Amino acid sequence: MGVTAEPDSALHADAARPSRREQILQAAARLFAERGARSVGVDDIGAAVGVTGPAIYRHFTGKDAMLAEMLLRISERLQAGAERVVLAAGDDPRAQLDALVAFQVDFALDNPALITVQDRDLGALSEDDARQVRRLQRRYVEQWVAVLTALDPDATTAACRARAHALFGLINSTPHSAGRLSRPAMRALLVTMATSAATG
Amino acid sequence: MGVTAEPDSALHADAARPSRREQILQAAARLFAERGARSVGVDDIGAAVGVTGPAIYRHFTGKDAMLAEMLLRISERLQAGAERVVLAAGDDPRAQLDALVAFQVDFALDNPALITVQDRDLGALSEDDARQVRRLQRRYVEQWVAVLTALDPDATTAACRARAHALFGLINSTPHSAGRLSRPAMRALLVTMATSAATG
DNA sequence: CCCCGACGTGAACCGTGGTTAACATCCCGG
DNA sequence: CCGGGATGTTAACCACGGTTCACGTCGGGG
Repeated sequence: MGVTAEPDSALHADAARPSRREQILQAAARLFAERGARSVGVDDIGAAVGVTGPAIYRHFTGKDAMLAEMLLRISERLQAGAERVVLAAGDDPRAQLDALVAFQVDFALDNPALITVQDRDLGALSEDDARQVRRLQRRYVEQWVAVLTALDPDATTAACRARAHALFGLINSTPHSAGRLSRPAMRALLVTMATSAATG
Repeated sequence: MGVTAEPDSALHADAARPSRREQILQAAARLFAERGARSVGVDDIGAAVGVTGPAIYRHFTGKDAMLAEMLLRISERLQAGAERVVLAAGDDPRAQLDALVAFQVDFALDNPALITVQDRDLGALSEDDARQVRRLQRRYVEQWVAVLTALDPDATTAACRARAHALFGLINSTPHSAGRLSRPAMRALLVTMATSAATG
């Protein structure tokens, strides 16, 4: 399936007044996060934006196409963002780590729904789409691994990869402890814990 | 709809030769973890233990009853285990934390499938069963919160709860970084990182 | 020996939900 | 004013999968 090209509408994606297409994607993300993609009906998604179920098919080829586009966008944003902040951090591995941590924490706090969907519903994708998402995710992980390796040259690549996943788990715990803490407090807490965990 | 009483079969649960009922639960746990509860059919579960789909109904009242029993058992094991290890650790909060960390790490390494199912498929339970599971989970979390509060009396309860969830996320990342590291190495890595994250 | 309960099987039933079809509405460019 | 594309709606279609049914087998106790 893959994401349909759609050259023009994809560009002004998050404009001031989001297009109906974007409204749908956003509503779907929220619903998918709450109940799981397979438990959400197209009628539910439609109702969330004020239309009936079949209206969705004016904007997407099908339900799985929505999920695919959603996951591909997330993976792409994460991958590109990580590349950007690492470059901006200069040559110091410690500064690079701080940049990655801050980036991931902000992303998780800004998009708890996307975080939840990404690691729960990847299995609902077609093998083709899943492969593409995994490729992007792998590139994202490898950026963390590179930084962690620079910080601790004695550690094996496998160990650094496991550390990276552990840090993701820590930071992505946000959706589970929802709302109890103010955002700045939560941000500070996660940054501190992740940094401590990473630097031992 | 709650776990059926079943006084005799429940007792010799994990005997040397697991009963057909236990085989089914174990196979279901593995499949649920791989694909998500809603994506695995009763036929799949049956096939995994060498019978046809409807045979399941000789042992369970339905598919959701399996999931409910699975999640209730996990929550119960975690809650009871935490209570046990904290008591065994004596009065020192630091020793209590170490005990909780070791306990959770061992559980996650021993039962990656259960860990995955627990935090992904809770939403698939009936409201009644979900409430019961959440009650047990809350009691488990509160044990961590108590220890974390003892370690850092200035922190608010909300902050300690967020810290506990972050630590769960870190430790439960095991299923994501599957198998690349030997078990002892993975155990040491997770214990070190969790302890660092918890004690800043 | 025979009956009964435990355990399975294949076939059928049926609700749910994704998808398509056929038909309105609205708005804009010619 | 008219035609057509974008966007929706309702009703129908249809596959999938959980569940039930009617029937077999088998082993152990009266």
